[in-house]
Amino acid sequence: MNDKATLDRIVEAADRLFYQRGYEHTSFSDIADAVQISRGNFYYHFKSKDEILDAVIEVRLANTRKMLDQWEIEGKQPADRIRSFIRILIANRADIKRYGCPVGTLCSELAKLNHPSQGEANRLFTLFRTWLRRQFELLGRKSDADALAMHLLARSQGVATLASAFHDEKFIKQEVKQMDDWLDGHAANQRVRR
Amino acid sequence: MNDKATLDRIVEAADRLFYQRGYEHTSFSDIADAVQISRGNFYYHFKSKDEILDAVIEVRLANTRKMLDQWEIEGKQPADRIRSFIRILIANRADIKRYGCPVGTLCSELAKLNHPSQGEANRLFTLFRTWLRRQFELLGRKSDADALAMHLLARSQGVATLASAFHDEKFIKQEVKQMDDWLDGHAANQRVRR
DNA sequence: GTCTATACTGAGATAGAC
DNA sequence: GTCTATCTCAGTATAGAC
Repeated sequence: MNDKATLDRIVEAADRLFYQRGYEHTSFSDIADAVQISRGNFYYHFKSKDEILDAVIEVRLANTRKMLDQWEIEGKQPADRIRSFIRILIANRADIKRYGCPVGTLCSELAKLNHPSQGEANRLFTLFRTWLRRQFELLGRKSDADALAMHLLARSQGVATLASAFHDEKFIKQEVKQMDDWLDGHAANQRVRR
Repeated sequence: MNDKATLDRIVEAADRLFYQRGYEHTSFSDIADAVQISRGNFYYHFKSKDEILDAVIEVRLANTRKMLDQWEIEGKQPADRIRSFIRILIANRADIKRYGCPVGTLCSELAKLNHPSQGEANRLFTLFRTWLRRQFELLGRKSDADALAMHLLARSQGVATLASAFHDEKFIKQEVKQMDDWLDGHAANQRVRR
């Protein structure tokens, strides 16, 4: 396999392990085992562990943008698109139950480490925030679109945290239903009222 | 100072540092510096770092119980007591903005570490859950008291996570207001309707 | 590009003097 | 009870052979 492939495999494995075990708790040995390369080989591709983190965050940003674009295409009405966002809690419920939200837990960890890449990681949240805000604006919620976006983001974060602590998938479904109802109540001028 | 005092000071410092820097990222040296003792001296009081963590969790559990009892005494109506819970977001907003929720971030970290004390830490959540559930039951919400308790817990967790990521205290206040309104809407048979 | 060998550091933990 | 000295180990990182 060529250079590109190994580098990608490193980032891919790091992405998964950083999510499952946390950034600091993941060692080079862990990644090396997963990718089946020697520890020394890392330094041909990256100068430090922090550089791997940055690469992981870049990949997550790119994947998130792709996902949001996809939702924009698939959902004709803004309310449908917002529902796509709410649905990730269901789609990823098995992982969320075990490891929480990949965005929230990474940002929390980096904040405690006072890590230089905090800002980059937080951009993941900003992507969702900006995208959701635009959808609410399209729903006619000009004045409080940002507040609604933040509210929905917070709701999903809280659901992920508690679902993980209590190992409870049913709670996820229960809250998703409430978020759907809430959305119906706020899709004012789209006659999606409940 | 006697044995008890030093032990308490270790737990107190560890409590603060585990919150601010995370459990794994806090070293014995960090705690030793804070308490002004040598690293070797730790092992007279505790057998391992994990034992310090357990002591910290015990203290947090005790303090939480004390706080909940206090709210029970201070608030005559269950709705007032629930409002006391919501108010901690305001009271601790400066810390929350910097380090998130002490319960949520600890449970998230221990989950990723697959740490044996996960269960003990999660009991912190259970304390709040059980207490809130009882208050909602007293409000006449027999059938969905637990769901309401979990919902409120999740909301506050989400607020803490986002307030920390975006370093935004105003968002906390904004969401607290919404939680107050939500509570008014659910205090059905207490004529606290909005 | 990938490997092995190794340097260096900081962590948790122990032994024994005082 | 508290200290200093020391051990062991895992982690990041480097050097140089292949």
